[in-house]
Amino acid sequence: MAKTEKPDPDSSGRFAYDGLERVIHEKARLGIMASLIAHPGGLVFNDLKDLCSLTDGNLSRHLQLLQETGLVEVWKGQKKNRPQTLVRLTNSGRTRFQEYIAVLENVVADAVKAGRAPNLARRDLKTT
Amino acid sequence: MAKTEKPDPDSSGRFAYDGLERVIHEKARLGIMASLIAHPGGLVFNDLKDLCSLTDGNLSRHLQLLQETGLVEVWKGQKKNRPQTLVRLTNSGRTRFQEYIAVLENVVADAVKAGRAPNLARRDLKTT
DNA sequence: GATTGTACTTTGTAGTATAAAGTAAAAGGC
DNA sequence: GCCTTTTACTTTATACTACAAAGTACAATC
Repeated sequence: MAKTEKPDPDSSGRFAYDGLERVIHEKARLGIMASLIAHPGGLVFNDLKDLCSLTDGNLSRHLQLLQETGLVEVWKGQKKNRPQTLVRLTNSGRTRFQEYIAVLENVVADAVKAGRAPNLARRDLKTT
Repeated sequence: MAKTEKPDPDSSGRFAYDGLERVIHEKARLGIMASLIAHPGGLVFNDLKDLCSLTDGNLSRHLQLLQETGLVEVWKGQKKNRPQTLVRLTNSGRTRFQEYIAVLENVVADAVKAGRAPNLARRDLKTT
C-alpha cells in the first residue's frame, strides 16, 4: 500500500510548532480563550474567573495582556449599581485562536499517531 | 448516534484544564516530547535541536528539567570519538505525555465545537 | 458614619525561558 | 609539536512573566 502524503517526518523544525502563539499558549489564557469562544456573547469577570478557576488578580492581569494583544475586548458596565466587566473575543482574536487550535490539532495528531505505531521509527543505537 | 455526554457546559472550573502539566506544556518542551514519542528509539542532541529549532543552550536546559522531572532519560556515549547524547522518553514520561495529550484533545474538541456553532449564545452589544 | 461586601487593579516577588559566554576534546594545518 | 578551528554540549546572566497579596473604589447595610 502507498504511504501517506507526509513528505519528511524528520525534516528540520518538524516539531518546532511555530504557530503556538505564546500569548494564547499559556495555560490560564488558553482557558480564557476557550471559555470565550464557547460563549460568543461574552462573559463577565466573575463567570470567567469561575470557569477558569483563577484568582481575581490573576484574571485581571491576563485580561490586560489579552486586550493589549488585541485578542479580546473589554466592556465596563453596571449591574444593580455594581461594576460589571464584560469580555468578548475580537474577530481577530477568534481567528488567531482558531489558527492556534489548528496547530494543537497537529500536536495531538503527531502524538496519537506515534502512540498507535510505537515501533515504526525505532532506530537502534550503535554504541561502540 | 447519541450525543456525547456533557454534564454542564458552564460548571466551575470547566475551562481550567488542570491536566495541562506545566513542565510539558511549555512550547519548547512540548516539541521535545512530541519528537521523542515519534522516535521511540530516542534521538541524539543535534537531531532534537534541529527537529525543534532550538539553540544548544536552550535544549540543554530543557533536557535538564525534563530529566529532573523524570520524563526523559539521557545517555552519554561516543560516536567517532565525539560525545553523543541520546535522549529517550521514560515509561512514566510516555504515560504522562499521553495524559497531557488527552487534555489537549479536550481543548481542541471544545474549540472546534464552539467554532462550528458560533451563533448559539450570541448576544449583541451596541457599538464597535 | 462606620463597617462590610463586591468587583476589580496594582504591586512585589519568585520562577523561568533564552541567549551569550564558557568548557572540553578532537581534528587539521603549518 | 603547537596553534587554530570545529563539534558538542554546559553554565551563567538577564529579561520576562505568572501569580498572589495588598490596595482601591464604591455601594449597601448596620
